[in-house]
Amino acid sequence: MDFSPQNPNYTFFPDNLNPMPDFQFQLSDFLMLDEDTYSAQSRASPEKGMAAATEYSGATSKNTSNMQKIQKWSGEKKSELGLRVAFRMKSETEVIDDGYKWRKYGKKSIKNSPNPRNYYKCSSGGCNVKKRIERDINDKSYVITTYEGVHNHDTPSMLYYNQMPHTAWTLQASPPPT
DNA sequence: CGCTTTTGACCTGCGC
DNA sequence: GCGCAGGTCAAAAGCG
Repeated sequence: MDFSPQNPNYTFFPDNLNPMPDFQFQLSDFLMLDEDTYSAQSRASPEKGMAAATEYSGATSKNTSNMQKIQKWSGEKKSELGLRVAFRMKSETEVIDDGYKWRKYGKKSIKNSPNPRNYYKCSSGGCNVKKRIERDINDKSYVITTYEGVHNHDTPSMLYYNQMPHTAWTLQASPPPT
């Protein structure tokens, strides 16, 4: 599968597997790992964005400033919850069916944004992966989804899971502590 | 009846 | 120490 930011027409689900024909789930333009550290890089250069992703997961950055930001952002929670990944994607609805079952546990209005941010936890027992969803401040047709942690169980719908970029980021994620 | 959503309160970290 | 902003909790309501 061609999962790369260089492919602007990358579609989350192949046409014949798209579970929601009305819902064209497209990875819009980048994978961002940190709002102020990496999204700008990703916008400017997808390659740098992916390099940043690698740096983030591997913690191999030699840039002190970035490392501090990484530590500030992920901090101790990295070992606790694992990788944090954010996507910005074009979507009519904020409810993204990514194959997992999510339970909403909070909603918060964010300063400098007219759009509330919604907080979800994976409702599977023992799995405390979180995600937060908010609309793009500048373009309301886009939704920003942030995943935090790595699921300790299979997707309820493995058929779709195998087609999803999850495989790309779980490969980079630190394995859960044994 | 059990699970999910809603929503205000509470907690925590950070900057001043 | 105080205030603000973001994140989480938990009781009540809603829903299938």
